[in-house]
Amino acid sequence: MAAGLNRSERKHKAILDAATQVFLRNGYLGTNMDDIAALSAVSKQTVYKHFESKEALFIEIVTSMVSVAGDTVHERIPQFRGSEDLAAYLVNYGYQQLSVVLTPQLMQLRRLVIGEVSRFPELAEVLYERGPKRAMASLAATFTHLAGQGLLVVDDASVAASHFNWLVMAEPVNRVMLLGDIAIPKPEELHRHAREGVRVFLAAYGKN
Amino acid sequence: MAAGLNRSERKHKAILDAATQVFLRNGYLGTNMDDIAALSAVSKQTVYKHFESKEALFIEIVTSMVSVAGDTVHERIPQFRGSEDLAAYLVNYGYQQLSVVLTPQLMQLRRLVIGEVSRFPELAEVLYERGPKRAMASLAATFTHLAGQGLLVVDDASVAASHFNWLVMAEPVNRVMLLGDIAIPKPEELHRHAREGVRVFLAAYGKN
DNA sequence: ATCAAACTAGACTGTCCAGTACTATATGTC
DNA sequence: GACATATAGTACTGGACAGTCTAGTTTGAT
Repeated sequence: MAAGLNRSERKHKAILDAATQVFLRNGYLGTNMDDIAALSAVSKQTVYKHFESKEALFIEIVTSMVSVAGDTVHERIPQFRGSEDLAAYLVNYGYQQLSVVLTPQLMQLRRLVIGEVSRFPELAEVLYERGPKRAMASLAATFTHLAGQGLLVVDDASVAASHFNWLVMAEPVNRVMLLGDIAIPKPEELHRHAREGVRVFLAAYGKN
Repeated sequence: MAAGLNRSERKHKAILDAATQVFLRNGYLGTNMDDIAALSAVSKQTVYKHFESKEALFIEIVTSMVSVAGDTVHERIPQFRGSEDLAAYLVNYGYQQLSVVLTPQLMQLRRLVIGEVSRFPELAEVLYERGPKRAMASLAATFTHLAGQGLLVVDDASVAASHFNWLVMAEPVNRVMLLGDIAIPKPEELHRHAREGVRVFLAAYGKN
């Protein structure tokens, strides 16, 4: 039996995978449970055996995706080596975050959650906490550390973190949110964009 | 007859107003035409006399709101007076934009359009064009002008415009998008936020 | 006053869909 | 091999909803 999963576990996973696809493609109201059953090659009964309701399934999927994405972003945070050029380090930092977030899946997840703010405010809150808020908290910690080493001049580390985060993320994220996946920039463009953001950031927060 | 409108025109407007409310509250799929008819105190037949379909009504409403909002933002652009302090001028610029965009209606409109990117990509495109893109074009023109007077040091005016725009707009807009209207900052907070953004902007683009 | 166009009220069609019921088959554990 | 549980397949219930139809009323221009 593949990957040590028994039948029930395989079905469970198949349903989650199918539902993820369908919800992302069609939205919450635009999705119907028959499609999910069909795509997961499972009977509708089985779907309801594994998940209490459409709503419960939706919440579970979105919560899980948001957490996984937040962890991925967090894992990509590069470690600063004293020998390294600070600007290059920050450019790389920004680039890593951009390249995780600017994927069709995560952009669509963000659209989905934003479109359902009224119906599922908890989900939007979770996305905010595990997304931008968490990213900015890490940044603030990094900046505090760098300021301690005299490499940055930072008054309020959270404000500096917000400035860095949005200088780098805001433009591409907001453009892609509205214009769709074709607007996802190529890696070179992302690098250039990160460099420009870092230049501005360092003009305000760099030493001297 | 009030405001020079005959019956037909009054009904037309009543339907638009009601539909705006209902679509903003419930989303596209979550809205039904009976609710719109009831709220506009009009028979369902009349709704279909004035608008071809739910889809057509939706498109008309969103397009119109987006245009009006874009014009409002544009009208709020302050004129720079040579005598004035540049920082104060830019803070005011940013604050004006923030205070137009950060309203429950416009935030909900943005959520609605983003949630419907797959179904109505044209609407999202229109929002992008008449929203951030137009705002940034105005900013770029302003910066080119200011650079011509030696008040700013700007290499690429569009890049500078993007930096200014997102330094000021990104943090509150993205937070409110996810956390809802209760997260709309008070005017003093918006001012403070604009000041901080302008400080960073001028560190990078101010002269000397 | 006349008349066409706009409107009301409510029934109706056709379709979609969340969730359930039922019967038969497959799986895995003892 | 026996037995509980999971699953398939498919039909069904009940409600929602876009859009139409019909018959009678109101409005406003001539």
